[in-house]
Amino acid sequence: MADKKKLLLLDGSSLAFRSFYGLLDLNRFKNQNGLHTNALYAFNRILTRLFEVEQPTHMLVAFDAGKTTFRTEYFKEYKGGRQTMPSELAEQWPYFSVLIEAMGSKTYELPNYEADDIIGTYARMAEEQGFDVVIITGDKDLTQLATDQTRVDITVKGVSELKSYTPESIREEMGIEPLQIIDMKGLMGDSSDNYPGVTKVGEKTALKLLKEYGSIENLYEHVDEMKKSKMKENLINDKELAFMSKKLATIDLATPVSYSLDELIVTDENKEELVSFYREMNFNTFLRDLDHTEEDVSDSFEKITYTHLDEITEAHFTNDMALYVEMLEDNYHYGTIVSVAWGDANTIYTASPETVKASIPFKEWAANEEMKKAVYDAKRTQVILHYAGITLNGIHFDTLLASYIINTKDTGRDIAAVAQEYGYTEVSYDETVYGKGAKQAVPEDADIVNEHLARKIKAIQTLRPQLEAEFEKDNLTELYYEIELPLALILAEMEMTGITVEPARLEKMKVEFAARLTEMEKGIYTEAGEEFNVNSPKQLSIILFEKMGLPVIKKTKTGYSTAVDVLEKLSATAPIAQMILDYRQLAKLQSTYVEGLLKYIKPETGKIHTIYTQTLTQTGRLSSNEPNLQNIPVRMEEGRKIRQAFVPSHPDWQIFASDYSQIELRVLAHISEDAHMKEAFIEEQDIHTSTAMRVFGIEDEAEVTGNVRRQAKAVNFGIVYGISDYGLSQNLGISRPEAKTFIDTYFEKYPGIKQFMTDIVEEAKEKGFVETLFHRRRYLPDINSSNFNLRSFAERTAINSPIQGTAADILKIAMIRMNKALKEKNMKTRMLLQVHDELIFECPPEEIEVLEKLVPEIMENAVSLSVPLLVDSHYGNSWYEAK
DNA sequence: GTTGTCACG
DNA sequence: ACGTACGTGACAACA
Repeated sequence: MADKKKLLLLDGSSLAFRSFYGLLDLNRFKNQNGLHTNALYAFNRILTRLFEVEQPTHMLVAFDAGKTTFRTEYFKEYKGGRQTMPSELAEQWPYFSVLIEAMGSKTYELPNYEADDIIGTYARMAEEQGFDVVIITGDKDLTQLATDQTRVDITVKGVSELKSYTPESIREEMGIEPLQIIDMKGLMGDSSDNYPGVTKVGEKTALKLLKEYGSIENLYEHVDEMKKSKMKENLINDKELAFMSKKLATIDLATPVSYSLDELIVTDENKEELVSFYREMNFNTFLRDLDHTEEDVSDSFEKITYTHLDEITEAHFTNDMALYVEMLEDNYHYGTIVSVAWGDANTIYTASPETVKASIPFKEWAANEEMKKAVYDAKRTQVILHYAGITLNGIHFDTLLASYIINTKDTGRDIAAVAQEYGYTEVSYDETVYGKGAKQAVPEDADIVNEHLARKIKAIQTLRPQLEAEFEKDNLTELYYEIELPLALILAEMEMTGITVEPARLEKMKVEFAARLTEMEKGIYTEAGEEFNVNSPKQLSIILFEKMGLPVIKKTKTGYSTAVDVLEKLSATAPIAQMILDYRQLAKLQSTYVEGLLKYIKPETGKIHTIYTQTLTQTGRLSSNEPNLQNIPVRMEEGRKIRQAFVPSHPDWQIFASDYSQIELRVLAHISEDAHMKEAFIEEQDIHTSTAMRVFGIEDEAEVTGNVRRQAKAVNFGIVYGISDYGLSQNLGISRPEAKTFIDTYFEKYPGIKQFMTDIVEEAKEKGFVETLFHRRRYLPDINSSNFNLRSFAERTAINSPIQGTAADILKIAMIRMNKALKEKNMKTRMLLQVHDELIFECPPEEIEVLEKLVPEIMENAVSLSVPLLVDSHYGNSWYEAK
């Protein structure tokens, strides 16, 4: 039997817009003639993926023809008030059809009709002939077309992620049939299409009404029977609007289209046209992907020359070379070197790890501070070489770190991705050379590896001037050379030093926890009346909500939620809920911390070596992994005991820890210049108590109870996160209006904070990014999005990132100064860990006295703000005791 | 590979 | 009315 026919219908206009905003990097995506290409680039990616995933037999991309349509005839404001298309998108518009047709599909537009109507018409036509139909769009209105044969996929974020709508999923999510979407729209209106609906009726109310009455028509037949209410009045007053809005939302299924279905058959891609299109747009990766299907990878590269050395001499080194050490494993504390490459603009050398390790000239060059080196990932390179017995000094440029500083989205391990972004395409992806997953392997032919590395050397050299130019342009030079690059080397030292963890202590806990977990399981089984896997949220929810019939409090995407807040609510009536909470807590400790950490202790040294990722977070913080030492339990006593296993590496030594008190709020006080918040810090008041007094109008400090202070604390946290009344109400377990009152009063009492929030969002909307005190940037492409969720998220991020980021900058500076001071004073103390606002050291007892003054002094004076910074220090025989 | 949950600042 | 706190990583289960 032949495969079933499948028609793929794309809303070209909607996807083009989303492509444009989803990849809003106008500087980078330009062709040789200065034409912007970002939307075309993203659109190409969707098309390629859709062909691959959907494998349609028939396809059409529909576009809106123009502003006037049959809808504007009876409501002239329809889609009014829309911003005009940005010129950067308009200039790309003519090329969409070129691309689509080269790929083997047709495009279509029809005067007076929207893309929706074309799509609806063809969908119905195809269904009648037994096709499967898939519709791709960014417009939720099209879900009205979903049937058993037709699936509607809506873009969620940008264009890369799609959410599928079928009649069942619509029923499940909204409790109505696809066709009732039209009635829903009629009642609630649509602000982006600019039609009104009924006053004060939104999605929730509309759904409620539809569940009761089924349709707008039926609703108005029974409107007189409704109880007297404001809503009833609104319904009656806006009756005409409701019917008109419904008409506007209804997709025309009998549009006079001209192609027959047979004419929509997908044809083979027109390779010649595609090649010339990609050339014109400077889409080198896509060009390469086209080649891949026929030719060998390296054939599309320019030739590169390099020399493989079996014996290395001093003549093979000069000042200012690039260096790359290849290792496939992510965790470089345990990996094996594959090969090494270095060179300058004229000459590139490669050598085997054995040759390099045995070479005195190489070691001397590597250790020589005067011989400058450029690398990709300085920290990684330095640690790898350290394990090979080679000290690496004189690193003056790190391509990876540089690209991350310029754009925090560049976090990758693969140099090819970064290189490509800056227009250098003469280097393969690691995946291409080594494969991935289980199939990953070093090619037998050593020349393949060495040529690959030679190209990486070339990439490092080619990229550097471009990256430096970006630094100058964006005022990032100081952040890079004074903070990030020196920090990379300090983090390398910390990782290599590691922290001693006593396995015996953890083993003991493991046995005890295992026994207790078995006991707890038994209790839970008894309560449930059967055995099941408590660790499975799915099995658990069946027991709780289906078998035991407990009330459902919250749902997840896939079923019932069994998260902490839910179980806490249930625990009032069902003892099993509390038992599960206790079980979960202990199971977490056992799997992640006891067993998890044991796996990472190096038997030879008894130490754990984490890896700090310096190029990952969007705010400038570090992250820690394999294992994560930034989330070792502390809030609950039971978990906190894990810290007893973290001890100094010498007998009698101490663990010394210093943390900033309220650094984020102090940063906020500084950047917002809010008088009251500044005053609280300058006068060394307890900030949460001070907030409580102002917000709740308490005169006497003694009258601030624990509970009131707790609420004020939650408000302060909320402020830093970009507050919402809903979030605060959830956090405090109070009603939304109550939360709103707190926030309103807060803004009244701290007008500077309110002003800061308005200003920073405004600034983000204008510039497209926000920055920290030290000019670290975070781009916010969604800040002007028409999608409420995306935009709101970006707005909260605009508020939070400069605060969190500046705090991160400050601790980074403190780390650099601290490292310097320890060296200058010839101290034995070692910096071991960084946990966002605290530093952890190990030290001999005789240095405690010095540290107690030195660490706070350096941390408190790392920067000078308009409010003081305050540091608390503690020490003891283990991390647990340093509290 | 994705989802839900939970550990930290 | 919209649906929410900001930033992370690891684990077990399940597709």
